[in-house]
Parts: sequence; C-alpha cells; structure tokens
Amino acid sequence: MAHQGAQQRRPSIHDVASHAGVSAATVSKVLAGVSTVKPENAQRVLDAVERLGYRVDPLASDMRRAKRRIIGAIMPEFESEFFGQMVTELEGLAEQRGYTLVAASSRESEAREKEILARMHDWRVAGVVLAPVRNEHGPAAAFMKANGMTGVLIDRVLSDDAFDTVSADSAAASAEVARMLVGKGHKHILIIGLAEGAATVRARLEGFRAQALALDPSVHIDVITSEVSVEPLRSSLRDYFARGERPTAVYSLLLKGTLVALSEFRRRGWHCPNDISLVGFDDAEWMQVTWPAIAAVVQPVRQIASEAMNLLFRRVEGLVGPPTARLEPCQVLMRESVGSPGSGPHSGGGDRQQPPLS
Amino acid sequence: MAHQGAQQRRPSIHDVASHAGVSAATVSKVLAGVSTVKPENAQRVLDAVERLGYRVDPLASDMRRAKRRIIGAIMPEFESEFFGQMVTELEGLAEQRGYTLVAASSRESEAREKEILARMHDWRVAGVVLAPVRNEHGPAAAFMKANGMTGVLIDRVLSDDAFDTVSADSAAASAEVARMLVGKGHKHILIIGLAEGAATVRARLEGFRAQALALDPSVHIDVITSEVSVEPLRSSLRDYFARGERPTAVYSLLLKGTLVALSEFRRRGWHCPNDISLVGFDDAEWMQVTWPAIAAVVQPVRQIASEAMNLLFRRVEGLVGPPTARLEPCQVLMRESVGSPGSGPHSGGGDRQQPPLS
DNA sequence: CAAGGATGAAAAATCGATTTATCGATTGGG
DNA sequence: CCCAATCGATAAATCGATTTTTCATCCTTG
Repeated sequence: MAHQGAQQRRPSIHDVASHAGVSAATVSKVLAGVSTVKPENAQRVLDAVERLGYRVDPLASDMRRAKRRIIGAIMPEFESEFFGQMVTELEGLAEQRGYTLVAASSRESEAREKEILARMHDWRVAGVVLAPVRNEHGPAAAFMKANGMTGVLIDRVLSDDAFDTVSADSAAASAEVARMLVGKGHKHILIIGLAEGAATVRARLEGFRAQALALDPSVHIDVITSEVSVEPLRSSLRDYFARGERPTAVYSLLLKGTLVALSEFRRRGWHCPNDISLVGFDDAEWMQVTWPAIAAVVQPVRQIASEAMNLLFRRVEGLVGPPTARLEPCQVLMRESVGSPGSGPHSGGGDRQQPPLS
Repeated sequence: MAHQGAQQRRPSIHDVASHAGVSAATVSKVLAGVSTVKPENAQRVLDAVERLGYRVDPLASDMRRAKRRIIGAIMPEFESEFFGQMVTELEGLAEQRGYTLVAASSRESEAREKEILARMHDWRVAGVVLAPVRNEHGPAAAFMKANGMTGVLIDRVLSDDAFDTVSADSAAASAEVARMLVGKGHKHILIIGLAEGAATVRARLEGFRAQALALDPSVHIDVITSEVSVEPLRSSLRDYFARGERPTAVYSLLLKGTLVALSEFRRRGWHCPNDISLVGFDDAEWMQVTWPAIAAVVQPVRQIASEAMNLLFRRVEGLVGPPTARLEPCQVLMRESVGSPGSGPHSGGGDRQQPPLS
C-alpha cells in the first residue's frame, strides 16, 4: 500500500505562510533566524512549521545561490578500508556543516574521474574533495582549474599550484620502515609498487631508499613496479623469484601489492618471517588476526579527512591565498611478519601441510 | 589563481536561447528531443549549445518534477568490501539511467538511519535503496512507509509487506556449508554471529542447523551470538573455549565474526584446519592469500545491486502490485581452513614460533 | 503638528529549467 | 473568399525557496 498512500504533496513554504497568516518571506526569515520579525509572528510561524511537519526543500533552497550546499567526493575505489573510512569521515564532516556529500568512484580511471567532475560541476557543488587516480597533474585537476572549481586534493598527491593538498607523510613513514628493516639486519630488500606515476608511490620509494642507504650503504634494494593493473606486478614478482632472487624482506608500497606478495609467498611455500619478512603500506583489519600478523603503515584517515574538509570550507567561504600542502604523520605497526634475516628455521614450505606449488 | 579566475556564471538556457535566436522553451524542447521543432532552428540551438558549452543544470531541471532524478542509498557501513562493492555497483546503475546516487552510511545505527532517510525525503529522491542495520522492521522502513517513499530493501532482510526486498540466499548457502562440514565428519560445530534480530543472521543459523541435523541428527551445534557490538562476542567466545569446549569446526555468520574467530584461534595457538576448521559468511580479497586460505560464502553483490535497481526503477515508473522478495544464490568457496576433524597433527601451537597466549 | 527615521511585513524579482497556454502564420476546405 | 485546422514558436506559469524592493505604520523630534 505504501506505494500510493501518504504521498500527498509535501507542504511548501507558502502552506506554512498561509497557516501562520504571514507571507512566505516572513517564514523564510524566521527559519533563517533573522531578528526583524515580531516575536508573536515568529511563534506563529514556528507553530505552523511544527503542525505541518514542514522541512525546507534543500534543492529549492540552493537554487538561488551560486555555490550549493553540496560537496563532491571522488575516490579511486570504495572497496578498500582506507577509502571506505575516508568516505564515512567526509560524509560526517559535510553533514556537520549542513552540506550533503555526493560520493562517486572513479574506478581507477582518469577518464571517468573527469566525467564525474563535469557532472559535479553541473550540480554547482560548493567544493570537491578529489583523491586522484594518479597524481595532482591529471586531467581532473586540470578540469577543476579550467572551470574555477573549489577543491582539495588528497591521498595520491604531494602539492599543487592551485589546490590545497592533504596526504599521508609517505616519505617519513617509509623512512621509518627502512630504519626498522635495516635495524633488523636486512641487507637485500625488495620494494614492490604500482604506478610510479603516482606521486605518493614515488615518495614512498625514495623515502625508503634514501633512509636505508643512509643507514647502510651496502644495502641492496630491488624495485618492481608496474603501471595500471595488478596482474603485471604479480608476474614480474613471480619472474623475479623464479630467477633465484632471494631478498630477506619485502616492502609493499600499497595494499594490493601486499596481497600479491602474500599470495606469491604462499605459492612458493615461504612463511613470514622465517623465510622472508613483509611490511605493507596501508593497514587493514585482517592483518592483525592472520598468522603471522602483517606489519603495516597506518594512514591517518581521520586527520586527512578532517584537514581536507577544513581547508575546503575555508576556500568555499572565500579565502584566497597560496595553496597549502599538508602531510599527516603515519604510524608504523611492526607485527610478526617482520623478523631478522636467517633467524628462523628456513623452511622450504615443510612445516605446513600444503606443499609449495611447482 | 584558479580560486578566482574562470568562475564567470555558467551559461543558462536563456543564454543559449538568445545566441540561437529562439526562446528558452524551444531550447528545452530541442534538448528533450521533441520533434515539433523546425530542423533549422534545432540545428541553431545545438550549435549554440556547443559554442557556449552549455549543460543542463540538474538541480533546476529537477525543480518541477515531484520525483527528482536522485537515488538515495543507505548502507550500514562503507568499510567492508561487500558494501563498498555494493555502492560502486549501485552508483554505476543509477548513472546509467541518468540518476545521481547519494550514498550515506548509517554507521550501524538505526537512529542515524532514520535521520538520513528524513534528509533524503527532503531531497525528494525518486527512490531509496536501503540496507537496514537490523531488518525490515526497523524505524527506517516504517518512516518510508509513513511518508509514501519508494524504495527497495536489501541485504539484511527477507521479505516485507510494503517494499521489494533483495538479499543473498543465506539459508541455502548455510545449508551448503552444513553439507560440507558434516560431509567431512564434523560432529561438534560452533556457530557465531551478531544480532539474532537481524533477519538474515537468523536465516543463516536456521538454514545451517536444519540441514546439519537432517544429515546427521547426532551433530552437536553450539551457538554464540551477541547483540550490537563485536566485543561481547569476542569475550563470549573466549569464555566458551576457556571452559574446555572443543568444537572441530566454526561457522561464522558474518565477516566480523570470522575475524574474531581467527584472532581467538591465534590467541590459543590453534591452526586451521589441523586444530579447528573455519568457514565464514562473506568473502574478502585477503582470504585467498593467507595461510591457510579461509573458506567463505561469497555473496552475489552484482546481482543484488542490479536486481534492486531494476525493481526500484520499476516502482519509480509507477508499477503497482504486491512487493516481491528475491533471494540471490551465493557461492561457497571451500578453502584450506576446512579439513576433517582429527586428520592433521593436533598441535598445541607448537609448529609456529609464537607461543600460545596463556 | 509635520517631516524624517525606524520598524516590520508584504510584494515582487530571482534562480534555471519545464510545461502549459497562447498566438501568429500558413494551408486547406467549403 | 472566408473560416478553420495545423504547425511552430513564444509568452507565461510553475517548482520552492531567498533576497531585494516597496510600502504602510508608528515613533521621534524640531
């Protein structure tokens, strides 16, 4: 029945006005808290609002303003904990200020990213929080500049000449990982990542390399990266191991790399940390319940989201001035997947029932 | 600079009209594909649109219609793969039909769920895809009914007297899990879950129990559930093991339970499947790269999303008729975490370097 | 007591589109 | 040759708010 009942037109501001015996303009003023309304009339308006269950239509309300109370959020994906938390946080912060958050996934495509942005521009959003697929130099940011949109770039960015940026301090966190691994005696370390075009991936790589070599110039660092998708990375890694390379530790620059590494370890029957150590950028809930628990760099999602929204609203309110580039500190969680090289019984996969795949 | 430049007012339909030398009404008709426009004028309109880069303002365009081209989506959370994928799918499907998806997280709170719904009602959304926190009898669905909103309920629902529902066939999947576990010889099985008030959790429980007992009436099934949060579940589980209960398999009715189970196994130094077997409802990417890989029930996210959207749009377009209740089949992925009871070396936690916690 | 100022509210314009009503021109039929 | 139907397009109303303008009162003050 609910598909026909009760769907009478909702009361408009004019309905409230006539019930209260005043004009629509007066109702609007009362609701906006303007003080030039006689208290008696104000009360009658509030009573009518109450009686009719009137609520402002945000769409109509936004019609006249150039910047509508809508914030757009564009993330490369929704499937990971990181971006899921990010959207949750952004939504809460937007709501606190009376804004509606419209979130969309670019699905790791720059083309789609730009299309979404164009649609958000059609909506005349007040601002956009963009987590670009690659970095701050993509077509999406260019579109925003060309159209004078207000926005903040987050996550896979370092700094920009037009927009404020907020991201995790990848370089510092990677340096800390380097200190820990080198401190444990690792001398042959493999770094795996995706898309060196991504600003932060490069920062993570260089942050690690610089620190590791500073601590011990004899450290041997291999790097395997691949553009775009994760499968090329998997096969490169497979080839790398197949030709006999035996690093004692792997540092993955992103979550998907950590999964690939684990799956290749499995394939070869290697166990952490006895056979090889593993640290990944990006933490996930499951990493602390597996055996071994996986060491990871935790990104400060809440801080990034909150700082991004602060900066964004400052711009929405008209602040002009040079863009800022913020880096929020990460936390490195050392867990069981990291040990000292050669300290454990170097199994060939013998202590589990599952034999290594050929 | 982008904070001031280029933000001239966007061209409106009147700008297009005057450039094309016609009226705004004509422009609107051309863009709507009405055929009563002289081809010559239509061409001039299209030229002007092209030249000015005109795009319809969706907000203004929606003003006059009772149902706006906006679909609301309310999920209990965004942080899990399941709901992340769900939002991604829903967004794509809405976009295909020219609708904007506004997604919000109820953060597992029924109060928040209702507030979000009220806000979406203010927006006069054409329809809502609601994944309720508990089940179809919560305040949110009641609100939708009371206000004559159009909607579809998904995930934690079975059927409703007012709204179409779409969910995974939990009972069938659980029965299949039962067949597999009983088939492997398990005679003492623990089921853990959250909130038996949730319709689907109950269905999963009963689906499993009925099938298991039908196959082997001597099977002993224990059940541990807790309302609301995950921590009570953890401590109940801990107590259960502490008092000497030794089921040979655990079936978790939801993802968080699977994580709790793994973490308690860790704590006691038990390994799957030698010491205990584990199957969880809800798959996740990491489950196939850990050692052992975790057996799981995969929910058909795409089918649920697509069916929900189909049903929703049918209602939006005015279809009346009794609500339907769809159940989409799941897939059960048996992985290494499941074995036969007593088949492996029953370790006390001896083959890993980490000693069991006291 | 009249001019000027302050006060509070109503009327009207506006935002940008869609839709309905209206109007002029062309064409056809009687 | 005139009225009517048809076609194509424009003017105007509408959606639901906000904001500016106008207007009527009342109060001060010289």
